[in-house]
Amino acid sequence: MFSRMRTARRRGSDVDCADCPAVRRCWGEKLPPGCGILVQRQPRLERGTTLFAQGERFVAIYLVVAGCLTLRETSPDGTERVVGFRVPGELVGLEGWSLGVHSFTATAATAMTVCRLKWPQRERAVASAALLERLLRKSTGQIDACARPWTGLVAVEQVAAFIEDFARRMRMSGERPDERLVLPMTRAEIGSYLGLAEETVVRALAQLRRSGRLDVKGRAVTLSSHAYRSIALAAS
Amino acid sequence: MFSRMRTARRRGSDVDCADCPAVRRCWGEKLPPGCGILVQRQPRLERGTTLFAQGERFVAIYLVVAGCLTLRETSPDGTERVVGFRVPGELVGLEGWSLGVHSFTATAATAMTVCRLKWPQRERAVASAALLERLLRKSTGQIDACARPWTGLVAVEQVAAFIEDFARRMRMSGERPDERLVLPMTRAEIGSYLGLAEETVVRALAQLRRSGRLDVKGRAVTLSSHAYRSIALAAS
DNA sequence: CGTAGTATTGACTATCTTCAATGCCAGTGG
DNA sequence: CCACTGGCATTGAAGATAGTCAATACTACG
Repeated sequence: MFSRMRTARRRGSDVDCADCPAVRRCWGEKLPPGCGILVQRQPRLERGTTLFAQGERFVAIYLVVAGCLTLRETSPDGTERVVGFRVPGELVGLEGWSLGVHSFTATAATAMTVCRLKWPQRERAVASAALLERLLRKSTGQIDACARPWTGLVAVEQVAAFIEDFARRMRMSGERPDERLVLPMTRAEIGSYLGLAEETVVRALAQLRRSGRLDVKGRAVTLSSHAYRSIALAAS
Repeated sequence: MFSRMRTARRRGSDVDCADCPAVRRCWGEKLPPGCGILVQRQPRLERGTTLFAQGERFVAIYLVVAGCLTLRETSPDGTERVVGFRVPGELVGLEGWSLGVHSFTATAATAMTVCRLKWPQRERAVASAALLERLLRKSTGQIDACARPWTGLVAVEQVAAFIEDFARRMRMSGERPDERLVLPMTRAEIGSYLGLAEETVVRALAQLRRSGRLDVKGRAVTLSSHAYRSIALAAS
């Protein structure tokens, strides 16, 4: 068992998810041994390095193991915007599969680790079906996040909803919810993601702090117990 | 062959997608006979009737064949907002699969038809893998649409981007792009979807018409050739 | 022809963006 | 140690943009 864990952590090494101690975070449950979900643990990515760039040919789907990814898209007119963040347990790169190329750039927001999924052989239809079913489940779960529950709200509520959503996702990935959360992104990146100016995000956070809904100190935020309860409710 | 088509069109009847004349719109390609993608063509839904409601237990995934669906979500505080539209060839209901219940209500925006997907038996792993792979492909394609290319733009540009995106999707589903497009939704619904006031949508459309980017007459819009070219480009 | 739902327009107000200045902090090199 | 630098965060003021409210027009349908 110990040797397996060591193997699982060697750089760029092949891992059977069923043998990985983090299997619950990634797949939400223990996997039956030999069900054929194989990944390649990738070398650690330092902050600022890119996993793949917009326009690059699609190679594989990745699963975030630790840290946080920022997804950025440059539109034809040259403006860049943040289209998402990925935290541990979330998939990234799937959109490139149907298109053949990646439609955005994925950069490490913090030092991080990902696993690269190995596509099952065609002949192994059972393993293939098992993996596909799980991928479909996960990707539709992420669509939900993409539905952006804050559309149409005023800026303060958008920022509050963003923070609460991000906290919920970090919590699902194993963070303690009652502890303070260190945001991996800048105010400007939050603004770009929400379609707000950096200053608006700053003012919204200040207002949330004044009204007691959050405690904010730089990148560290602590949700008030009220906000925490509503997140716990949503997650249940 | 003719009898097959008749069968395919009988109400609530079982259909093998491989035998359906509309297979290219739904699956993007001809399917090998007997690949096991089976659906049940549902009775026609009249405008305003609901396919499924928020909170209902998940039963099946549907594929839109004709017409348009509006997806609406009521938040805990009671406010309702439009979270999406589905046009022919698009999937709906997948999000309910992982959650067990539907997170939004799907209502017919126009008279419409859907097919209900039949889940392959576990034993038929090959058929299962084939279907799952196609579902994953389609659903990730729809995530792309969900990335909402208009976030952060001013209202006029948001409305323009929405119309162009909707036109592109209708075109993919077989509409002629150079013809005028009849929007199935009200200004208020567009506003709810984009997070804008109804009046802002009206003024944006008026401005787009004045600047010659669109021709708008009530629900009927015609894209100018410039806008049409950029859509053709994006689709290629 | 009346009605209900939808669309449009104007006037006023609230909210957000932009611009500009300043503060804070960690890292770097003298 | 300390000045300097660059990136990020914060604040104020002015102007642009979108929301709200209210009145009116249009259209399909019985």
